[in-house]
Amino acid sequence: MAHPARIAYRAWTQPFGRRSVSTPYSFAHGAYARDVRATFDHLEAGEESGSSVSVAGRVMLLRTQGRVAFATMRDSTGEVQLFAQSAASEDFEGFTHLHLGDWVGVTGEVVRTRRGELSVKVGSWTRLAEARRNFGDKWAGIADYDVRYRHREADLWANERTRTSLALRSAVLRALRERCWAGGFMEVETPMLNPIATGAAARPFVTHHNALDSEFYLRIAPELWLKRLVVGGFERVFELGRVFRNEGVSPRHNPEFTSLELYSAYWDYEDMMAFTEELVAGVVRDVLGTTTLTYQGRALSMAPPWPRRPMAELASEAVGEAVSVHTPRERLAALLEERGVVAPPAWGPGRCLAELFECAAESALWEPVFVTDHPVEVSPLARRHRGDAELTERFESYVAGWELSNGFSELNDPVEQRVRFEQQAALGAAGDDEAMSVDENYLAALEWGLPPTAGLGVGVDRLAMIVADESNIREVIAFPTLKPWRDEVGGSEGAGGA
RNA sequence: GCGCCGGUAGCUCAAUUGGCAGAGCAUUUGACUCUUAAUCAACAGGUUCCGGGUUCAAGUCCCGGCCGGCGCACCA
Repeated sequence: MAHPARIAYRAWTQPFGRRSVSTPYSFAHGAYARDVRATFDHLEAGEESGSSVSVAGRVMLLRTQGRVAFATMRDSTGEVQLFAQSAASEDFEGFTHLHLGDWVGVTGEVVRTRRGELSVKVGSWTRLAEARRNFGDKWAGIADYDVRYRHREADLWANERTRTSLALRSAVLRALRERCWAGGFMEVETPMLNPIATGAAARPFVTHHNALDSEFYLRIAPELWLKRLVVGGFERVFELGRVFRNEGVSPRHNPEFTSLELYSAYWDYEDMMAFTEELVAGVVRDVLGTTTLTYQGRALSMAPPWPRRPMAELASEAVGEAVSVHTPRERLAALLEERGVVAPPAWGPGRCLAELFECAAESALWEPVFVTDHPVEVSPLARRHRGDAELTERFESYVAGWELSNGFSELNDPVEQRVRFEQQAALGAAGDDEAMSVDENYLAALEWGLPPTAGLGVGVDRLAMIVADESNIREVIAFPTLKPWRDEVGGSEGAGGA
């Protein structure tokens, strides 16, 4: 496409006829379109209410017909028609020269036209801002993904679907917070700038602080900080915020994404699973009014309880023979190889089992399910399973074929945590750039005593995708990460851009 | 990072085998006193993403680059 900043460049350079350029500093806004519609819904066609309102919004459509004109105005609540007449409206001529996309403030009587459309009859009006770029085709909107994602402000006006999806995301955030608060969790904030990247298996972004002359990593998870707050006595905490992972971009992955992490002292993973299914299903119900929905054309019920299925059990069903973390590594590796995956020597049976689950069983999961009891090898922060020392008390919820949440009984033994960290560090030394390093400050915290605690992480963007029935994560992120055009990059000379 | 597909007027999209680059909407102008994507008429609007190449002739074919969508890989 052409450079996205050039949208409507031609229109911008065209003369603007007899339009004034001065606009007011404020407007005495009195009513929203939705309220006007609700309050005056009773008016009959041709009836005048005798009541005056002041509305403001954007001109979406304009129909002039001789000495009358009709505009469709939209504000944040909906649309209402503006009805101007040469005999009764101030500066009628100017009104007919409004552009689609201009912001206007209008004061006038609420009437219903002879043809039955509820309208504000324009008495006085002001152009609050002019649109010097157009908002795309008034029927087709803006279709170009590049423009839609880079100029979401235009996309929001042009495309109803965008407004709906981003508003649903906002409703999800609100419902999550309210349910966390209702559950007795306090919202906290922990550092995004971290001296080491830890709490998850992921590659970090690196940055530099000038005054401290230190390297920092953008956080890949707030997990360890939050557990330190539990050590400190905040028994139930949550953080809803951005994390950053320097990895591939896909329809389900944005480099920065929003996670909800929460921790409750005295809970184990069974307690947390119960909380999770109620939280997620409750949010869906809060936002959509039901837990029975359609995702990408397929029925999806979010209603709890969700089945609990051990990972080994699901893997066994998928491969057609009994496998577990105790199955000889050679056998697991052979099963992986049948599926086109070559297990590196560093993978023990636990990692092999997890990979086998992922390539054989994961994508077939549709309705919500808790996959439980992950191998210790792939769960360095989770507490050992009380029934099998090679497993952990961990769960991941899967919905629509991908992971939505992850949680576990937290490992709170500082001695064992050090061993786990050291195993991770060894993997890192062997070339695994997603392995964790030893976090001495976190180990010190555990030495002060972390009570039995369960933790949870939820992929909020993915939850929003399900609620909004979107298949691409970018549709629920206002400004998704995109590759910058060359002339947007700071410090470059901008040659060769567009 | 790899593969496939795409980028044409401000927007949405056409353009046959390589043969004069078009339409609708928007903008500008005119007509019209109840429209609903109003309608009718007229004018104007182009670096066909960028840079090379082949050809009498390139939006179209070839090479390189930029950006995006989808798939794979990685991951949540």
